[in-house]
Amino acid sequence: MNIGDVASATGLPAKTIRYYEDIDLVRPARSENGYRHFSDRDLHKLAFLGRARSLGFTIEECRTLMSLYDDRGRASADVKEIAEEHLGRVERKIAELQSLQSTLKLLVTSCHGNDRPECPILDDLAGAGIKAVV
Amino acid sequence: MNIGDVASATGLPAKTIRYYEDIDLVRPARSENGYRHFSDRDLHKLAFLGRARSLGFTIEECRTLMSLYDDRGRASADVKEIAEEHLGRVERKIAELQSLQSTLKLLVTSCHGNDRPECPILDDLAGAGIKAVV
DNA sequence: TCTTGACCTTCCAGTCGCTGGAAGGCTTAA
DNA sequence: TTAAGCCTTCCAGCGACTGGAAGGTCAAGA
Repeated sequence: MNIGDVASATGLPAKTIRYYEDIDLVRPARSENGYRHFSDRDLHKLAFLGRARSLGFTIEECRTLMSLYDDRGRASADVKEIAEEHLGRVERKIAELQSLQSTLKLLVTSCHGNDRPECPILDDLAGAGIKAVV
Repeated sequence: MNIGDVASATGLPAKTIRYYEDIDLVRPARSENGYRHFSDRDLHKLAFLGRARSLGFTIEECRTLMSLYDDRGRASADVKEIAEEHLGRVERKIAELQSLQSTLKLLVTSCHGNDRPECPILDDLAGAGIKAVV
């Protein structure tokens, strides 16, 4: 398969696939004309990567997950640890965004949003702290 | 005030303040020795920026918000629109992360996390779709 | 046979918002 | 005088791509 076929089979952009080769996540063979030639195994790896990335794992985590996948002697605990760490990251990010959300909601609802200049949003931004230099 | 004073007054790293000058968000004067000299107005602007950034507004939104702040003839509707757009972004991101969170939770709880190789997390990643090339 | 268009290649630059580090100048106090 | 602690500029890197330019290859149709 050429890169275009792999792209449509996996849903990954060709650019991304080339990038993954660049950073050694896949190592497709080359045809005589210089085109990349992807085996079923390559295809499978790319699909794995696509799924892992879509779940938000970093590239380095994907690399580790793939090597665990290839390792018959792996301990599932190692996989689980990576996933738990990632889950923790996601949850912390959600909490952070929810706090932002509530602040923004307050600001948005407090602003009349008309053609007058008075604006509690700007007041909030402008009123923020400047620590005295002691 | 020199950059170090402004940094400790606003909580922004000196590097960040220089960067903000680079992209024309502030225009501090220069002392004879070449050091940046910040007025109270500069300080105020930087505090405004710091607060806006901490609420997650992009740099370009901050730029717009600052120019609205400076504009006596502004309509609060313009400010509100920016904030609402940002709030929408935050809410979409939260939804996205929550969906990730629930998938990850399922995967994590389904994995025994012991020293055996069987792992539903890897199974999920590996089982993901490869579209047939028709 | 020629041409067209759809592939493919590499390489470089840009995204966003900083951040780190090197190399060097200035200021202040001991 | 010297040392510490400021300040300056400039360049490179982060993560994970993405866009675009310039050019090679291939298959189908006129």
